Order: sequence, then structure tokens, then C-alpha cells
Amino acid sequence: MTKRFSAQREMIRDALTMLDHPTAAQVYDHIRRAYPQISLGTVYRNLGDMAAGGEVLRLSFAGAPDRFDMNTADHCHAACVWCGRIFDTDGSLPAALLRELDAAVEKSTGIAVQSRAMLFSGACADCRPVH
Amino acid sequence: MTKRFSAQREMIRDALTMLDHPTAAQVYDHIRRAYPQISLGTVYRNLGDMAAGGEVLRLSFAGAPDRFDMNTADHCHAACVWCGRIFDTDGSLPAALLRELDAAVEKSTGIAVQSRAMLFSGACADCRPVH
DNA sequence: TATAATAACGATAATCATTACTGAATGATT
DNA sequence: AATCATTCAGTAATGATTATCGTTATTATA
Repeated sequence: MTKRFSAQREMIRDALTMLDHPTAAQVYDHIRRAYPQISLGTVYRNLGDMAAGGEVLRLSFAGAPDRFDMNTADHCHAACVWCGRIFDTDGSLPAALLRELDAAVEKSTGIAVQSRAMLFSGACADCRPVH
Repeated sequence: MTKRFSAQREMIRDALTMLDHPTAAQVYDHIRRAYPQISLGTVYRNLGDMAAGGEVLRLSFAGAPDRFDMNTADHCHAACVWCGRIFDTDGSLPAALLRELDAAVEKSTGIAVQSRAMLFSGACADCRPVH
């Protein structure tokens, strides 16, 4: 499996660095400005393949379109309920805390935790003074 | 927001106690056996209203239909990747741990956590020996 | 380099979960 | 009983995502 290249996939990688946790539609809109003939299907297919291959993370939020994250490190997300921005927990979540959590979950449910999806919601620093 | 009654809604409440974290479609199928003229729209409308009123919890999972939980207490969920069953963490997640988590998230992202959605995945006790 | 094989593209149709709309039926209120 | 609101069943509409398909681009091979 050689490393695959296509101009469109490069544009998608580019969009992911420019945009912050974008949806497929946002990636599509971004690329369209410079390359109008891009297809939304192409964006979805590439993002899906990249997610399957571990090159990007696919994030699912309740009642909202999926978002994509080029940061593939193990981290959580926090969404601002006011401005909608999504923040990464940049690795500073103490691993010991997560291990404790996993242990508590296993004790309570019997599930030997392999992975977790955690989304925190609240007001971000910018929105807090305003609201 | 008074608690509403209708024969159909009662059937839905009933289905929620019989089934384990069912989807709207599963509730629909269950009711249909005894009451074939039930409408899927009625199931969705009632579940949505009940969730909005806090009578049930609506759970969103990545790439899967929403599920509904009559347990409205603050708790998390753990899914078995093998059998697909979903388990509640029955309140035994130490509150102190969650508070610690919230603090770590706020330190890392600036979000003052108001709520969290956490899903843990792994092998349940029944499936672990088999796989 | 020419060409065959393979993979990706753009366009569009199909799918799936969910919501919105409709006129009929049911239930509550004067 | 007459009105007025609520809920129903049925169905159409929506929005996100995936699948299909004929064409084009990229890679491998002669």
C-alpha cells in the first residue's frame, strides 16, 4: 500500500489545517472557492477513507453533522454552547485520571474499556463574560 | 409541562421499560406487535417530547440511530463492541472524579464545563472470555 | 514511452434517521 | 352539544451520508 496522492485529497488536507474541526460541508465550501468543480462526494469519500486509515479523527455530535480533526492524538473535546467552537484537550488530561475513570466504569458496568468518546459542554473563556 | 397521557404514549413508556436503551425504530417494532397501526412518527414525536421534558434521555452514538433511556439520572454509558449491548454506569462513578475531570478540561480548554457526554467502549463481561 | 490496470473523480441517485405537514379523530372546556 | 386544543396515522420533506456509474487521472508494466 503505497502512499496515495490526489490533488483533491491534498486540498482536503489543506482545508483541515485551515479550518477548525470542520464538517464535510465546510471542507467542501472551503475548497470550492479555489476549485469549484470539487464534488461533495469526493470530500466525504476522502474524509471517510482518511478516518478509516487513522489519518484523521471523525467526531460525532448529537444532532449535528460529523466533524473532522487532523489531531489524531488521544484527546477529548469541549464545545462552547454559545459560540459553537470546539476545543481540544491538548494532552493535559492526566492519564492517571482517565485510568481511574476506566476502572470505575469497569467496576460499574463490567466493560473493559478500550476507548472513550467524551464531549464536554459549557461556556468558553470568550463567551463567559458576555453571558 | 405537565406529564401527558395518551394510549400511545403509555405504550411507548411500556416499551422503554421492556427494551434496553432502544432506538425509536425498536420501540416502534415492539409496539406494532400489539398495536399495528402505531405510526413511527408518533413514536418519534413522543420520544422527542419526552426527552425535551426531561422524562427520558436521548443518547446519540456515532453513526447509529439515537437511543432512549428512561433512566434520567446523571450517568454515563458503556457499549460492548462485540454484542452491542449498552450498560449504564449506575451512579457509582465517583463525583469527585468527575469534578477533577471537569477541572482538567477547563484548565486545558477554557470551557467551564456544564455537562458531559461520555461513552466508553470495550468488551463486556460476557463477551470477554469468548473473544 | 505506450499502454494496460487500477484508483479516484464528479455527478447524481439512493438510503437512512428524523422532522414536518395533513386532515381525521379524540378529548377537554365553555 | 358546540367549540377549541391535542394527538393521531399516514405521508411527504429534509439533511447527512453513502453508493453507483461512466469518465478521467495516476501508477505499473511491457
